[in-house]
Order: sequence, then C-alpha cells, then structure tokens
Amino acid sequence: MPELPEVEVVRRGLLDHVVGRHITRAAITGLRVARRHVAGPEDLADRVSGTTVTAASRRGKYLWLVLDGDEALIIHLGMSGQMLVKPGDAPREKHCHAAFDFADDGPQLRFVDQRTFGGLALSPLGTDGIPDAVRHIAPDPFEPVFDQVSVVRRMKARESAVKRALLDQSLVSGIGNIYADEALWRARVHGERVCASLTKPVLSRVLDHAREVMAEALTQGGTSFDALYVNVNGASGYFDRSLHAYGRDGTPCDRCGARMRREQFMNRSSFSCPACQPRPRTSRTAMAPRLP
DNA sequence: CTTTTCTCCTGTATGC
DNA sequence: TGCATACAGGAGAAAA
Repeated sequence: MPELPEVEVVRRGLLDHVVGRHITRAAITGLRVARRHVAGPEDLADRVSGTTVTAASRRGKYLWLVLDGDEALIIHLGMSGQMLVKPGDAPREKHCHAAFDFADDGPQLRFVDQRTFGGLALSPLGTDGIPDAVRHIAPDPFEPVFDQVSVVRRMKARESAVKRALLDQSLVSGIGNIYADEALWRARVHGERVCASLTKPVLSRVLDHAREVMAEALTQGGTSFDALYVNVNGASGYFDRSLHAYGRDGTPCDRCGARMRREQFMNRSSFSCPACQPRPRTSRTAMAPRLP
C-alpha cells in the first residue's frame, strides 16, 4: 500500500525521531528481511552498529538512513512494511524483523512487515546522495532533478499502456496502483490508452495530476506519526475519503455521476469512470494478445 | 535491447 | 462452523 506520500510520512518520522542518534546494536531476525543485502543479515547488523544516523532520505518508494555520512541503510516497505519507534520494553510485534537500539537509551526503531515484501540492505552512498542500490530507480516528480519534458518524451515513444508507464519505476518513481488510478481519473484518461497515441500535453497533464494528488495525500497524511508510533496504514487510510477512483466501483463518478467501473489490468484492479475515461478503440489497445 | 509475466508473502474477506 | 479460494500489490527475476 505505501506509495510515495506514505513513504514520505515515514521519512519525516525518521527525521524527527532517529536522525542524529547513535546506533549501538541491531538485531535482524530471519533471512528474508535482509535478502537484498548480499553479505547477509549478520553483516548488516555488524556494520550498522556503532554508526550515527546523519540523514533520512527518499526517492520514490525507496527510503534510506544515511549512516556516518557515507553509507545508506536502504529501507523498502514493500506492501506492508512499517518503521515503528517503540520503547525497548514494549512487546515485540508478531512480524518484527529488525530492531535497532541507540546510545541515548531512547526508544527502539523497529522494522515490522507482515507480508515480507519489504526489506533492508546496506549500500554505498554516491556523491549525488543516491545509494548505488537505488540508482536503477528514476527520480520522483518532487525531485529537483525530475525532468518532466524528458519523461514525456520517453512516454511518447512507448507503445505500452499509459498506466503501465506510470507504474514503471525506472521511468518515474513513487506512483503505485492507487495514485495511478487517481491521476488518470483526474486527467480523464483510460489507463489502457497507448502512450504513443496520446499527445505530449496530455501525457504531461497526467504527470501533473500524479504529482498533485500525491502532494494532497501528503498534506493529509502528515499527522500520522505521533511521538512513539509510525503508522503507515494510518496515512493511506486517512486519504481514503478523498479518493475519486480507487476502490470506488459501483458508486457514482464524483464528476459526472456515471457508475464507476472496476477492470482487471496487469493482474491488478483498475478503477475508472466509463463516461469520463472511455476505453481506447480496439484498433489500438495495449497488450494485444501475442500469438505463438 | 524492450516489454511482459511470474513470483514472493500472509491477513482478511468471501463463498460453499 | 469450517474449509477453500480470491485478493491485496511493489519490484525484481525470468521469459518472450
């Protein structure tokens, strides 16, 4: 569930509660949480211990703590990951996979992840502030280096569906299924329209809407981090009532009143308005079945 | 090379 | 009531 706004809420929480603190001990449980850390969980725990957290950064849905200014502890929340700040004597969560203790005897930092799609890894920090392990991810729409003209140009060259492009983290990062549907609803574009069949101004508008809807979600999720608790689910749940497309099948379109529909696309659910977002003409659909 | 499908995981909701 | 099945979905590996 966590997309860019929810991850940003967590980053801000880490900025408030973890940056500046000295890690004395890390406990990694199981093999899966550090599966992206090639050297293994023990190596990760050893190398994190004794460092000071100097920054909390993010690109798209990737989050990382900068350690001693030159290494990054990559945190990906996956589907259900949470970073929790909890007193050390608080009961251990059922799906707690990592815990960090600090020299100040303040609260612990815990990584809790029910479905274990998330994980932790260590990666060298490049001179541009991006860890090597995040280099394959494109800038998100809020970064100064995000080049919308360039992204639109690359989209225009694609024969794939526009929703697929929005979800492609190597093209533009941070957008997931929910905000893709919201951006497409706002732009009145069906997600299965082929990128190349849309004009550059329309493609650019879709990206503008994606940026805007994520900015709005962020303003509403900004309070979900209280003194001792990082609540990722709380952030997305709070924005729920502002959604116009996602999960709205069967209800009237907030713009025109037509009955919102639900379709399967990329093995995911897609929500759209049949009147505002007409399906592409069959002469030019994405994902034409490929014959053997 | 690009593009698409498959796979990882578990709590919750639904159907019989 | 109990059991089986569908669903949620980010992203990387594998396949086309």
